[in-house]
Amino acid sequence: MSEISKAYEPQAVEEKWYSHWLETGAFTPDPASAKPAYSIVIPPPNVTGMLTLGHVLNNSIQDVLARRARMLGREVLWLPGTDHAGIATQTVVEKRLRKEEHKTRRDLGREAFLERVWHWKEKHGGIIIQQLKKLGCSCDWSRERFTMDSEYSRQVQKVFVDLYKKGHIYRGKRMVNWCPVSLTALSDEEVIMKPQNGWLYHMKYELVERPGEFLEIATTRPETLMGDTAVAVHPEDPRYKHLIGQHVWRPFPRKEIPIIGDDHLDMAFGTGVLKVTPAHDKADFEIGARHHLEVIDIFNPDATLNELAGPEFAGLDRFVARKAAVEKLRELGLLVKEEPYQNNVGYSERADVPIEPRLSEQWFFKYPQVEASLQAVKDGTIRFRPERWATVYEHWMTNIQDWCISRQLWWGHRIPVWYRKDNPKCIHCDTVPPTDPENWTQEEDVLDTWFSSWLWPFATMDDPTRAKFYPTTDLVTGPDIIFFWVARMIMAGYEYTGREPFANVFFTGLIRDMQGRKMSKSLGNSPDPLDLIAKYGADGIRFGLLRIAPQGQDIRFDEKQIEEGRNFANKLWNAARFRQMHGPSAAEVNLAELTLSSYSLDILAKLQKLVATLDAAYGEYRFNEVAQAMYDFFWSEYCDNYVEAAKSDIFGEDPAAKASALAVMDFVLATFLRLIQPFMPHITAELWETLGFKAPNHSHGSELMYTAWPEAATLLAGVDATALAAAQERAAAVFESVRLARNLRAEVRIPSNKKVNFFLKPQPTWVAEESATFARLINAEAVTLNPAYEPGRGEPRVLTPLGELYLPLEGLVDAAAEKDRLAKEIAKVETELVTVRKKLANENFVQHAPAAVVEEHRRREVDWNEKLVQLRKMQQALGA
RNA sequence: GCGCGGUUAGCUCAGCGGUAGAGCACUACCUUGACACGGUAGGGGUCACAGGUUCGAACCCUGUAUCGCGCACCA
Repeated sequence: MSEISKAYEPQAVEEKWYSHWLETGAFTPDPASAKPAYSIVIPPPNVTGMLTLGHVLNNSIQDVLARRARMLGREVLWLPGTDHAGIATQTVVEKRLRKEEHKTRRDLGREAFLERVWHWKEKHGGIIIQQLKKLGCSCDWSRERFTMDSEYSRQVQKVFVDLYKKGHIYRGKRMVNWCPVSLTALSDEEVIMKPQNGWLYHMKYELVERPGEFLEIATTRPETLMGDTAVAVHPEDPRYKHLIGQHVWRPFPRKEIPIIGDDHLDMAFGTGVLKVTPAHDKADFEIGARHHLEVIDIFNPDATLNELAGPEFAGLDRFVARKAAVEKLRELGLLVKEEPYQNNVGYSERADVPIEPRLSEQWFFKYPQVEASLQAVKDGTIRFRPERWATVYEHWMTNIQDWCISRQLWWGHRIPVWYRKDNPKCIHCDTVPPTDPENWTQEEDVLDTWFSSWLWPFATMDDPTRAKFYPTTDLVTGPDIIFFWVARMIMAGYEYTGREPFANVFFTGLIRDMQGRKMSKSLGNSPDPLDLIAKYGADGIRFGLLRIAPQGQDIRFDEKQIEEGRNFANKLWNAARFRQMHGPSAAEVNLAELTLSSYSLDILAKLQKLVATLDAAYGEYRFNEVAQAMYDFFWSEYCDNYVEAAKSDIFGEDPAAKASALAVMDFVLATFLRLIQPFMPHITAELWETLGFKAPNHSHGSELMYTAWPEAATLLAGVDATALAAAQERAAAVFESVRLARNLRAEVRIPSNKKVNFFLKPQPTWVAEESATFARLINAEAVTLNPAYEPGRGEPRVLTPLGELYLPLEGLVDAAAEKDRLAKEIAKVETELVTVRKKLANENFVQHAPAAVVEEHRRREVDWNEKLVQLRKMQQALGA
């Protein structure tokens, strides 16, 4: 047994145990095991990613679930991995290429560029995995997957081909969300609406049929007017309906365009006249389709204007062009006014620039299994926690739109489609290329990254693994990817396995900064978890974060909370250290063989209650409640109360009593280490080993992680139940008396370290048995029991559950002050008594309230009353 | 506009039908033979507001205010 250091130093302990677990394959399950399965797949972080606090919270929860499941006797698979993050990764590598070699990806060509990306991935892509290991995650790293692994890619292709053949995937020219920076289409989910402070420009177009008359139009995007192919009004609008069928002059490039009637319009908005630009607005495109309007695309892919906008605009960026167009309108005398205006603009999630609605040829996907997936969540086959997210899911699923799955990128799963060179309408869609490749061209586009990760729960598993571990048990993720990922996985699960992919989905909250803002790289308000781990230890950050993470509620992050986690680890460490100072621990304790003190029985009862509380909280995925219950038990009940009380036995004369107290400490510590192991795996493993505890029924060794989860029902087998109840009452009386006595000391200003004499008129029959412990806890020189004690005049006194307690103070008596103190105490009791009597006097209360509640109030009344009578006697004795 | 969530001690948050809680911060005392990443005692809250249901409401219902987040083709 080694000497334990005074303060816990996590660094070495955490490294030691994690590498030990890796070496012994502690996290690798056996698919052939007879034990029931528990499985969880990691939400794959981006391969480019760095660990954030969100990941820490999310993965700590998964680790808690996995580690506890092992203790509950399950064969546990926690399957880790990363996704290839198409846009993000390609962008990173392109940037480097530009910076270091002044080249673009096109300079290299597709093959060479992809080689670079792979090279980059091999070199830098594993960072987040290493970070998860620092956190202590018990993932089965032997099964680590990447969405671009060849086997995984094969499955993605297979699924594409299958869905294409089933008619769920089609190609079409449609309006999509175009990111002018990443130069690719995006899905609707990747567009974020943001309020913009802009301008509403009022301009006027001259009527062709009525020269000198104008139609006033309001627009936020004057730079697109060169692509206008009509002007629309509401067919019922009395101001304009007579003009339908006539024309206006588009000012530049100057051209006649028709005035059309369309009931899509809101007459009340702006001037009630809409410029229609089918190529650059989704709604306009639909109007255009209804009226067979010409579509003029005046933008280049990077959102600069092209020749169709006219030579003076060609090459300008869209926002520069906006100013130029306004200027030109002004010069032509066509600008009526500009007014400040706030509207919502769609931004590209990744590049954070406004997207352009753009007409292009893309691959679309009509979701399968929508009904089954809706039903699964509705009937509880899949349970969302907190349940309210089911509403959000249902809403999205019932308004589901086809998914644009093609991306104009190189990094990703290339769409397994080939076009015949002599007839591009002729398509070959298969997992294998055509046999005569010289006659075909492969589709250039790749698939949306989410089109691969939606297969994650089963595509990551080989057949034996899937047979044992699919469907998975729990999924832990953020509600922000409920559409991106969760909903799509459910549909994929039903389509390809006929089963739901998981039984439970636990949605964590988002971690925000102290101002309530979302953590982001650009704000720089996201602390690096690795710094926090270095400072507070992985166990500290895990515990600290879980303790403040209520069900699905957003969390305001404060480093103080992590500090608390570290402090708790230190408390645990020192409690073990205290035990170790008094000799070796028992590997296993048989409670039935011990004579137990009241305090021992009391702490054991509380330990049993703790296990029950934890089981209930785990049952509802209330991790913060689990953490809080463990914290309160250990710090307040065990350290503050039990250990301090047990010191009278440990430092006492009776060797049997001392041995019993130490054995109870061993029992409580061993049980508690098991309970908190899922939250703080490293420090607990270390202490378990240092103290020399053994794992009952272990199959892998005596390590803590292989022990069984304690059972509340059988925990105290062999301990007399009536003795437990009596002891708890006794302990509660002593602890309450201790508090009152200490308060008395403080009020009469006796320093904490000064020993003084107390006199007690004992009340319960058993007081003598506990007086030594009582004396130690209140730092008394002695507590003299004397039923006939006659206090001196004005002597400080307090009524405790153990009896009247007196504190004779030579030469320091202040009768007036003492009278005041007692009067205050009496007033307090009187208030309580009035409250409880008022309730009991209420007929309705006595009649309607449950009997137990009424009983409780009656008891309260008796207690307060007894107290009051006694306090009054003490007051009289004070010499009123 | 619709939907969801929050509003409890100075701060961060629990509690969700029967005597208002924790941590931090604050005040006082204490380096007492596990721990100053500590101990002891204490101060501090008309539980956003207004109605209602109930014997009883921080908790349930209905509104209001306010903050946040989703969803929504108003140029």
